[in-house]
Amino acid sequence: MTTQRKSSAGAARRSESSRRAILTAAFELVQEVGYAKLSVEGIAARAGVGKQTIYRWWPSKGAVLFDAFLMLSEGADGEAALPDTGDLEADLKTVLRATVAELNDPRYGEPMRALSTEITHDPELAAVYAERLDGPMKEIKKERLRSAQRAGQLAADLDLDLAVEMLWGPLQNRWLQRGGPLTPEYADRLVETALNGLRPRR
Amino acid sequence: MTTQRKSSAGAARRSESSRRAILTAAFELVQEVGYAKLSVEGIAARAGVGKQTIYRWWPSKGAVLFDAFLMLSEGADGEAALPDTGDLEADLKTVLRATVAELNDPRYGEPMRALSTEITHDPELAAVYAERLDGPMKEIKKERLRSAQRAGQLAADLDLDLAVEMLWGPLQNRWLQRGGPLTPEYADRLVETALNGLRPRR
Amino acid sequence: MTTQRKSSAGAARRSESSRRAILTAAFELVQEVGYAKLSVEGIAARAGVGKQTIYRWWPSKGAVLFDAFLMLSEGADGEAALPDTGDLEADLKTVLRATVAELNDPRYGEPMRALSTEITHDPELAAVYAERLDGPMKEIKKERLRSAQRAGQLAADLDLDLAVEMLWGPLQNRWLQRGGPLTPEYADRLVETALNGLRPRR
Amino acid sequence: MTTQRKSSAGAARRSESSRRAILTAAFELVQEVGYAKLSVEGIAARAGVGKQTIYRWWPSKGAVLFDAFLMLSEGADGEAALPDTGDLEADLKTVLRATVAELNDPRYGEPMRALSTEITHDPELAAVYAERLDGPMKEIKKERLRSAQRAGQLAADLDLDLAVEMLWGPLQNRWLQRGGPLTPEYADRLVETALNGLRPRR
DNA sequence: TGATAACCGAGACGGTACGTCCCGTCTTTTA
DNA sequence: TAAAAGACGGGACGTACCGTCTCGGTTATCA
Repeated sequence: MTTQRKSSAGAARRSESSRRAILTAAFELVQEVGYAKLSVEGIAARAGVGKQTIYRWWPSKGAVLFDAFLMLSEGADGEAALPDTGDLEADLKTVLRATVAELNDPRYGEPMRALSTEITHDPELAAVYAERLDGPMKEIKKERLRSAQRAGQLAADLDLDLAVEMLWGPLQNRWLQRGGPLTPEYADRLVETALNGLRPRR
Repeated sequence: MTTQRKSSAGAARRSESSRRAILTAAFELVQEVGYAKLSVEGIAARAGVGKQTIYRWWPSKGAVLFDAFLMLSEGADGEAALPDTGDLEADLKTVLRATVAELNDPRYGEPMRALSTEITHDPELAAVYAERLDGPMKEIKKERLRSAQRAGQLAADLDLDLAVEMLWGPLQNRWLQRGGPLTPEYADRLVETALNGLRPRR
Repeated sequence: MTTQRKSSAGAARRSESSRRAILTAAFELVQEVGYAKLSVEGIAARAGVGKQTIYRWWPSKGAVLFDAFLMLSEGADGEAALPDTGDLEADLKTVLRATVAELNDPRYGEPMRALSTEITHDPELAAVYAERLDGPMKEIKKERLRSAQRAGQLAADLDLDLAVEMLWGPLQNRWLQRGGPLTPEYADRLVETALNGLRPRR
Repeated sequence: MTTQRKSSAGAARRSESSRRAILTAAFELVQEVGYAKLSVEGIAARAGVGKQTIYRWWPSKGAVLFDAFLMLSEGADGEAALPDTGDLEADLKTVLRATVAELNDPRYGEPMRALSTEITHDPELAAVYAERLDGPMKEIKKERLRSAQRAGQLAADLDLDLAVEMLWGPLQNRWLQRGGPLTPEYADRLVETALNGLRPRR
């Protein structure tokens, strides 16, 4: 998203302080006023920045929001990995419970819903999202599953992408559609049922 | 959503023709111009109606869109049921393939994304959606699963709500987040994996 | 303005109480909210009357306002006459001072400005006004001047219409254009100057 | 009315071309559709301008109209003076006949009525009018009378403000109230009667 | 060590849409 | 059949933002 500036002759460079101010303002504003009332005008005012400075570097308010997430996630990642105690079921429950907590946290919930909406309606943004944010995250999840697969705890021919979607998809979906309460217990049952399948065992 | 009019004295009654024109216009417009450019002004113009007639009866454009879906679904339901040949896996694949086809159909895709977005950002609308649209649909799905459960094809202690979410959630999610292609094959694999679980079978 | 109803058989007759309520409401409202914000909707609401009842009997809100004035003036006239003590100058000063007081009275000022505006922009209303309200008033004024003319206090060939306009016109104009303070002293000087003329006497 | 822009740092400046387009459009529109149907929306459309550009610089459509008059008058004035042949009566008749012609001219009549109405209902506008348009005009008239006064053709103690109002007030009033035909002969008789007074001469 | 060119804040601009008010017409129900 | 109630198609209101476009003012190389 963020264009890389050439360091060619005679060029004044992009202001890093303005960039951070804009991303911070966007993230805070979407929490406060909600996605529908988020405006470029408002972001600029809050950041103490001219509107043109936003339009110069981002194509849409969705892109700004996206970069705001990217800034946050870059602060936190760095070779992160899911817990691997050897007990797949327990580990997955731990992680899904954490996801539930995060989605229920109002500080992250509203911005994430906003980003989600932008992705739904902007294929280009969706592609960047898949590459920069969702992709790395999914890889981390798949890595844990791969480890379990090697240990014979998962079917040898299991499609790991599908597996990840079966574990996190219902969660994400219930959250977006407000289809019911998101509780730790729900996370637990989801893990159990996904691992064992819907059919009777034996 | 639609308020029931009392037939008290001296009351001019709601115009049914305007109501239908508005809902039809909203549904058509969201297909043509997309969710972001859908406007109350546009709906009113297309329907040949004053803006006030919309604001008089609906609190938001999301509510209009919702009622448009309701109108369609009411035309189509009437004790609908999922196929029940006795072969659960085959029946589920049939149904999920149909869902995939519907989501990929541009005539329904865009309006559904729009509705989905409105639900994400409007808890009130979400509640009505759960009650009037999603609820009845889910009941139909659960009915088919219940039949299988009675036949011993599903675990006796299976939570049918969770089962439905595990079957349709990943689909819905991949569609909303554009997380990958929605194909009939994907539907098939989803059904198989959900039924058998992620673990190795024996 | 007010249509005369036939008292023919089988016809529900015009409601006198509604008529009075409308006129009263119009007069009060124009005082309270001013001419610009006076609306048929508001008059109907205040009078507890359907809008149609207004449109049935009056062609415009100006006509309503006009009838409101008519109602007031009809309560007050009945062969009124200007004072005639034999001292023309003193009598005119008395009358013009009264006019000044009336124009400065906020209870009558705003409605009169409103009526004035309607007349300015509606020739039809202007004609009715000339016939029903201004005409009779002017006749009364001219009657006093005629008496003075007979007594040799006014030029024998004086055009009395013009004379009335020279006495009241500057007053009215200063009031409408807010061209200066409307004081009793101003009225006095106006009378003196009009009677004696601008030229040096002798 | 027109705000003087400070030339401080970082200020985008007012567009002179938009300003002229707006004033021209307002003046033309009020002629064509009349005062009652003059709308900010219409002015903006005719001028090819956003509505906000009007609301940014003028508080009301009356203020726009006023500035339109100001623009015209500023094009035409520049030390204008009334004719002074030494014959006061003749000069005044010439000028009042010109006033009559102007008021009867539909190109100026309708806009002037509109401005007049706005002034009647907006004290603030009235003050600006008195200072910027009516004041200078009145001064020119008073100058001619002052000259006559020095020549002994007007009473030495005559209040020139009052004199101007006595000459032009009845004209203005008859025009606004449509109290009768505005003819050159009327202007003549008004001048004669005002100069000589209503009383018998000697 | 300027010059010079891009970036920056500010905010005016032509527009679109908002949600509200009121217009004048109409339909329904009651008295 | 007049009157209350009020919904209707429509036009305009004044406001919020859109994305574009000047304006000075301020850096930060390069010639």
